Amino acid sequence: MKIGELSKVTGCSVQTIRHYEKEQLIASAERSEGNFRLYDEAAVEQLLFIKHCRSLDLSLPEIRQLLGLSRSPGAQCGDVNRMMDRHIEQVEARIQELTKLNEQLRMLRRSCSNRRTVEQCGILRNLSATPVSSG
Amino acid sequence: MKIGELSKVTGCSVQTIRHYEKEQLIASAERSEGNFRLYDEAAVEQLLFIKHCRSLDLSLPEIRQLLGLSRSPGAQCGDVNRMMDRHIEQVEARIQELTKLNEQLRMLRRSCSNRRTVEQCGILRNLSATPVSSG
DNA sequence: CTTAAACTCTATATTAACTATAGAGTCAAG
DNA sequence: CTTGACTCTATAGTTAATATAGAGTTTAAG
Repeated sequence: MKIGELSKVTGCSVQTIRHYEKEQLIASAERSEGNFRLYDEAAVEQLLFIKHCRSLDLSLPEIRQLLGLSRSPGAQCGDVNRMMDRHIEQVEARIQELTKLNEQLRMLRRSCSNRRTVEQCGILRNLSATPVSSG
Repeated sequence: MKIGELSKVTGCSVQTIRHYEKEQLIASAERSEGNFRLYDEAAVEQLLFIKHCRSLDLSLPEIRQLLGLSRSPGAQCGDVNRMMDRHIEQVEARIQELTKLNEQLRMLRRSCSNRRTVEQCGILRNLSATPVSSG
């Protein structure tokens, strides 16, 4: 199948597939006489794997590593676990950050009601002051 | 004061200050005879304002808009409020996304304990399967 | 056979908000 | 007058795509 069909089947855009090839997440495809990329079912599988990983916000280098591990079948999967743990930590740290941020934003938002002029706007006034402390 | 001192006082890097100038968040600085940027206290204030906004994840265009509003003192601050509301919505949406993601990652992580070979790794197996549904 | 549409190719630019670098110029102290 | 610290501009890199230009290929219809 050519790249357009692979794109349709997997839901990855054509450019994205070429991008993954350049980034060595998928092997360089065979080419037709006219230099078109040709793919088989295995390519579909691998692209879906990548897509699934991306939906979990794994980075391309992380995915590259996972693909490498999955190709060395004798290896212990401790590496896979460590990567997942690290990734989970990052996600949770980001959630914490955003939660705190959200509180600050809501506090700031409460400092102004609509019917004022900008001169009296509590939001702008607060933004000019020292950043909100966490205490 | 020159850019290095402004950097120290505000905690913004020198490059970031120049970047903000190029992006028109701060006015083009006066120049010394030797073409060095020169700043006063007002620049410190403005940079701290910007820094505070950035710590709340406001984008540079959003900040530019806020700065514009704060310079037209007669205006109503409904615009400021609308921007804040929109921004809060975005942050909350992102928190939701990440929370869901986190659940999926933890579920995936539980599917493998350390002492297996990659062939039996539940994580890799699950990543190869259809993406986790939300139901 | 020819033409047009649809597809593909490579290479490059764009996105956000910086960060880092190269290569040159300025300035103060010793 | 030289050294070192600082500054200048311009450019490239970061992430993971997305968009574009300009060219070539394939397929279907006339």
